[in-house]
Amino acid sequence: MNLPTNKRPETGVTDFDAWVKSVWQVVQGIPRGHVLTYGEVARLAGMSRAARRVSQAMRRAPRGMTLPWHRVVNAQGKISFPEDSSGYLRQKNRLEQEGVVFMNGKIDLDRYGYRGALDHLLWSEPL
DNA sequence: ACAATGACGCCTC
DNA sequence: AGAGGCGCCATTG
Repeated sequence: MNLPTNKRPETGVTDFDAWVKSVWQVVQGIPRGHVLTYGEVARLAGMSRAARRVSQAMRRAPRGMTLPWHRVVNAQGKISFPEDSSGYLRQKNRLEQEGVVFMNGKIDLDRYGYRGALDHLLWSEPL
Protein backbone atom coordinates (compact mmCIF):
# COMPACT_ATOMS: atom_id res chain seq x y z
CA MET A 1 0.00 0.00 0.00
CA ASN A 2 2.51 2.55 1.09
CA LEU A 3 6.03 2.02 -0.07
CA PRO A 4 8.14 5.08 0.62
CA THR A 5 11.55 6.20 -0.55
CA ASN A 6 10.57 8.33 -3.49
CA LYS A 7 12.36 11.63 -3.48
CA ARG A 8 10.31 14.60 -4.43
CA PRO A 9 12.48 16.67 -6.75
CA GLU A 10 11.25 20.03 -5.49
CA THR A 11 11.37 19.63 -1.74
CA GLY A 12 14.01 16.91 -1.44
CA VAL A 13 11.72 15.36 1.13
CA THR A 14 11.11 11.63 0.94
CA ASP A 15 7.96 9.78 1.91
CA PHE A 16 10.04 8.21 4.64
CA ASP A 17 10.85 11.63 6.06
CA ALA A 18 7.15 12.36 6.19
CA TRP A 19 6.47 9.06 7.89
CA VAL A 20 9.11 9.86 10.50
CA LYS A 21 7.10 12.92 11.51
CA SER A 22 3.99 10.79 11.84
CA VAL A 23 5.91 8.50 14.13
CA TRP A 24 6.73 11.41 16.41
CA GLN A 25 3.07 12.33 16.61
CA VAL A 26 1.96 8.79 17.34
CA VAL A 27 4.54 8.40 20.09
CA GLN A 28 3.59 11.72 21.60
CA GLY A 29 0.03 10.48 21.72
CA ILE A 30 0.81 7.52 23.97
CA PRO A 31 -0.84 8.20 27.33
CA ARG A 32 1.27 8.23 30.47
CA GLY A 33 1.34 4.80 32.05
CA HIS A 34 0.73 2.99 28.76
CA VAL A 35 2.85 1.54 26.00
CA LEU A 36 2.69 0.79 22.29
CA THR A 37 4.76 -1.75 20.43
CA TYR A 38 7.13 -0.76 17.61
CA GLY A 39 4.86 -2.52 15.18
CA GLU A 40 1.79 -0.67 16.39
CA VAL A 41 3.54 2.67 16.12
CA ALA A 42 4.70 1.84 12.60
CA ARG A 43 1.18 0.84 11.59
CA LEU A 44 -0.52 3.82 13.20
CA ALA A 45 1.98 6.09 11.45
CA GLY A 46 1.10 4.48 8.13
CA MET A 47 3.70 1.80 7.37
CA SER A 48 2.68 -1.59 8.67
CA ARG A 49 5.98 -3.31 7.97
CA ALA A 50 8.28 -0.66 9.33
CA ALA A 51 8.61 -1.71 12.96
CA ARG A 52 12.38 -1.67 12.69
CA ARG A 53 12.33 1.86 11.36
CA VAL A 54 10.55 3.29 14.41
CA SER A 55 13.73 3.49 16.45
CA GLN A 56 15.48 5.38 13.67
CA ALA A 57 12.57 7.79 13.52
CA MET A 58 12.73 8.47 17.25
CA ARG A 59 16.48 9.02 17.15
CA ARG A 60 15.89 11.67 14.50
CA ALA A 61 13.71 13.76 16.77
CA PRO A 62 15.02 17.32 17.11
CA ARG A 63 16.91 18.19 20.27
CA GLY A 64 14.23 20.33 21.84
CA MET A 65 11.39 17.94 21.17
CA THR A 66 10.10 15.92 24.11
CA LEU A 67 9.31 12.41 22.98
CA PRO A 68 8.10 9.72 25.40
CA TRP A 69 10.34 7.18 23.69
CA HIS A 70 10.26 4.97 26.78
CA ARG A 71 6.61 4.12 26.08
CA VAL A 72 7.55 2.05 23.04
CA VAL A 73 8.41 -1.60 23.66
CA ASN A 74 8.56 -4.72 21.51
CA ALA A 75 5.68 -7.07 20.75
CA GLN A 76 6.71 -9.38 23.55
CA GLY A 77 6.16 -6.63 26.07
CA LYS A 78 9.86 -6.34 26.71
CA ILE A 79 12.36 -3.51 26.50
CA SER A 80 14.43 -3.89 23.37
CA PHE A 81 17.71 -2.64 24.81
CA PRO A 82 20.19 -5.19 26.12
CA GLU A 83 19.50 -5.82 29.78
CA ASP A 84 22.99 -4.77 30.77
CA SER A 85 22.76 -1.44 28.95
CA SER A 86 22.10 1.89 30.57
CA GLY A 87 19.27 2.50 28.12
CA TYR A 88 17.43 -0.55 29.44
CA LEU A 89 17.54 0.74 32.97
CA ARG A 90 16.57 4.28 32.02
CA GLN A 91 13.53 3.04 30.10
CA LYS A 92 12.47 0.64 32.85
CA ASN A 93 12.78 3.29 35.53
CA ARG A 94 10.77 5.80 33.56
CA LEU A 95 7.99 3.28 32.94
CA GLU A 96 7.85 2.12 36.53
CA GLN A 97 7.68 5.72 37.60
CA GLU A 98 4.48 5.95 35.54
CA GLY A 99 3.00 2.93 37.24
CA VAL A 100 3.86 0.31 34.64
CA VAL A 101 4.58 -3.01 36.30
CA PHE A 102 7.20 -5.49 35.11
CA MET A 103 6.83 -9.19 35.78
CA ASN A 104 9.89 -11.22 34.94
CA GLY A 105 11.11 -8.39 32.76
CA LYS A 106 7.86 -8.26 30.81
CA ILE A 107 4.97 -5.83 30.62
CA ASP A 108 1.41 -7.16 30.39
CA LEU A 109 0.30 -5.67 27.08
CA ASP A 110 -3.36 -6.55 27.76
CA ARG A 111 -3.13 -4.17 30.68
CA TYR A 112 -0.76 -1.40 29.61
CA GLY A 113 -0.80 -1.78 25.84
CA TYR A 114 -3.08 -0.52 23.11
CA ARG A 115 -5.98 -2.80 23.97
CA GLY A 116 -5.52 -2.10 27.63
CA ALA A 117 -5.80 1.61 26.98
CA LEU A 118 -9.01 1.06 25.04
CA ASP A 119 -10.45 -0.94 27.91
CA HIS A 120 -9.72 1.95 30.23
CA LEU A 121 -11.59 4.29 27.96
CA LEU A 122 -14.52 1.90 27.69
CA TRP A 123 -15.08 0.93 31.28
CA SER A 124 -12.56 2.89 33.29
CA GLU A 125 -10.65 0.08 34.85
CA PRO A 126 -8.25 1.19 37.54
CA LEU A 127 -4.63 1.24 36.45
C1' DA B 1 27.98 -0.50 -5.59
C1' DC B 2 27.61 -3.89 -1.82
C1' DA B 3 27.41 -6.01 2.65
C1' DA B 4 26.33 -5.47 7.39
C1' DT B 5 23.42 -3.57 10.94
C1' DG B 6 19.53 -2.96 13.93
C1' DA B 7 15.40 0.13 20.36
C1' DC B 8 11.27 -5.57 15.22
C1' DG B 9 7.59 -9.06 14.06
C1' DC B 10 5.77 -13.28 12.70
C1' DC B 11 5.72 -18.01 11.80
C1' DT B 12 7.55 -22.82 13.07
C1' DC B 13 8.93 -26.20 15.82
C1' DA C 1 6.86 -20.56 26.92
C1' DG C 2 10.93 -20.18 24.30
C1' DA C 3 14.36 -20.50 20.68
C1' DG C 4 15.42 -20.26 15.53
C1' DG C 5 14.83 -18.59 11.08
C1' DC C 6 13.53 -15.34 7.92
C1' DG C 7 11.55 -10.99 5.95
C1' DC C 8 11.71 -6.30 6.55
C1' DC C 9 14.30 -1.64 4.67
C1' DA C 10 16.78 2.93 5.68
C1' DT C 11 21.30 3.65 7.14
C1' DT C 12 26.05 2.88 7.76
C1' DG C 13 30.64 1.20 6.81
